[in-house]
Amino acid sequence: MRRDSRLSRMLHVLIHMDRIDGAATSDQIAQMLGTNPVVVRRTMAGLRDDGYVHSEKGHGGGWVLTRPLSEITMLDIHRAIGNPAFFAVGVAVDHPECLVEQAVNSALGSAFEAAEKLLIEKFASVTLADLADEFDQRMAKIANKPTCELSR
Amino acid sequence: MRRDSRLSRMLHVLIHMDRIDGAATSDQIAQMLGTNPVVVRRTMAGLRDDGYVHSEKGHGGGWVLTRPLSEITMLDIHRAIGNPAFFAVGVAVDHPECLVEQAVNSALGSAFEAAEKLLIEKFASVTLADLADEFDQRMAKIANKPTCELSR
DNA sequence: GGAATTCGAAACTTTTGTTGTTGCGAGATG
DNA sequence: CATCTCGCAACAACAAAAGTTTCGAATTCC
Ligand code: FES
Ligand code: FES
Repeated sequence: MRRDSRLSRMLHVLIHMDRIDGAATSDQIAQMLGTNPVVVRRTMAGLRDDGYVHSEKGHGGGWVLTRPLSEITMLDIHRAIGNPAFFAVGVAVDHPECLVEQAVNSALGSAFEAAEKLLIEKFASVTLADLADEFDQRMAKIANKPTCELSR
Repeated sequence: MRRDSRLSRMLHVLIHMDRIDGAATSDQIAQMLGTNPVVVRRTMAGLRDDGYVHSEKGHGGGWVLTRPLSEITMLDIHRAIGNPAFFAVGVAVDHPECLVEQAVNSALGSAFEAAEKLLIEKFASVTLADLADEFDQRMAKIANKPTCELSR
């Protein structure tokens, strides 16, 4: 099963956007992510609808953050891209008649529920500012600093 | 993303097999699961290779358990079907140069790692006998007992 | 006002992995 | 030998993310 990379991509972009003067075009962002501008717009649309970014058309247009990274959590972004399912494994039938299957579903369900709870707690507890700090620490540590042209 | 139902299906089947006299054919199992015998053989192949079941050809043949449910954990079955990925969400690039992306991967990675650890612990701690017990409790509780013809 | 940017959105195709299907071969049983 | 049953290979169907093409519309620059 293909892994959904939207959360990872959006987190990456938002932190870069915070360090960039002015707007970032979908084209620039697409190059950062190794994809194309249409995919960027599609995914960013959710963030716009939830008020984390704003987009402007025309010359000098593009995407800008509308609130500080410290006020955005990883969970916020997961929700903004549509709350995609965390798990690739699931039950065969949702509400089975078979009592064996009910018992199996119950065991699997409680395990996944606990894991999801953990994920959600973790995601809610980490702000993008935390990630930016983590980035700064990595930046300070190494001499050889790889950055693409887009992040100045 | 489509959910992988193999684990759920195999757990279901194994518990039924334990309550059935003699062998269960792929055809019978397929009817239990609402699928077809080829899919059953394909999935059961992993369990056979790992020694949880044995298959016999010809008249009266089919699948039989080769060890007690108390000696099989949910984790064993997950491994037997090929250790499919638990998560549907992942990072965009595995070993990125970009330090921002590294920071993002690190945060996502540690969250998923913790969740996976929890899942694995839970799965390792539940035997199929536990699930069978759970089934018995459900069975005892209700008057109206739905079972398909196949589970006798 | 016209050209160039840039987003918005619809309508595809591609990709990747599970699931479903068909067909044939090979043992086992009676 | 007829029938049952698994084993295996090859392929079609399906689902969801990702990629692509092609419009239109708003904005800015000249
Ligand atoms: S994409 Fe992160 S430095 Fe260029
Ligand atoms: S499939 Fe579980 S009772 Fe028939």
